[in-house]
Amino acid sequence: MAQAEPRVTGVRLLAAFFARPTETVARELLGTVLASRVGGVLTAGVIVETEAYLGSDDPGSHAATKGVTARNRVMYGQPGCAYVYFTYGNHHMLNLVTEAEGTAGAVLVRALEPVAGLETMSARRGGRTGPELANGPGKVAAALGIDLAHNGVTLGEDLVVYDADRPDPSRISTSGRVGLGAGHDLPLRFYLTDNRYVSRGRTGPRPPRRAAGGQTRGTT
DNA sequence: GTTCCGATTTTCT
DNA sequence: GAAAATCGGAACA
Repeated sequence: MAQAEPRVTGVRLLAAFFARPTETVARELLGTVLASRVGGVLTAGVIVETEAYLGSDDPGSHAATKGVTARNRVMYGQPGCAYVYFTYGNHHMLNLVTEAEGTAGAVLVRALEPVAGLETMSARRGGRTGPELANGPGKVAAALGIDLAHNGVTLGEDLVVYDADRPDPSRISTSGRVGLGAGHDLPLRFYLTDNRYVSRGRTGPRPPRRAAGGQTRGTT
């Protein structure tokens, strides 16, 4: 394993990189280094897992049904911006906006292999270490200190993606996406095949919950 | 080892 | 009022 230390420097990937088809960007982001500088502390990791979210053709996308709303507006905006949103009451998701301005598209960063600022990441993750620092989309945002304040920011300052040696294409796997109510069959998830920092998106297939029972939850 | 369930906030109808 | 691109803890085998 002659793995050189990944450097948190180098060519910054900006709008020109992101202004391309979302699936292409999602695939090519694997192996690059995502760095944040929140609170003056550098934290960074190699992107090992992504998912592509398209526009109107994609039932799993926030841009699928409605067109532009206050929430998904950023997805239609400038490529190379961050699209951050909050879900399930606890978790932020970090996406990178793709496609030309006016076209919806974004890549969800699902997992990182931490390479810098591990102590800070661990503190933000409640003392956890190793793969548990960032092997899931909610964890990535937490480890990097990302929150809604970063929604719409342009990459290149507090948040930067550095180019790196691209992994061999044979080490990239594709699968259906994880956790969606719809559109999970589309092969829009990309990950490094043998990387232990990839989230498996739960341990097994998650069949839809009881189709109907009659006993809805007893909230008041 | 696996599987199930609740938490808790934002956004949208 | 309901759903959501999730996580972590508890229960069971």
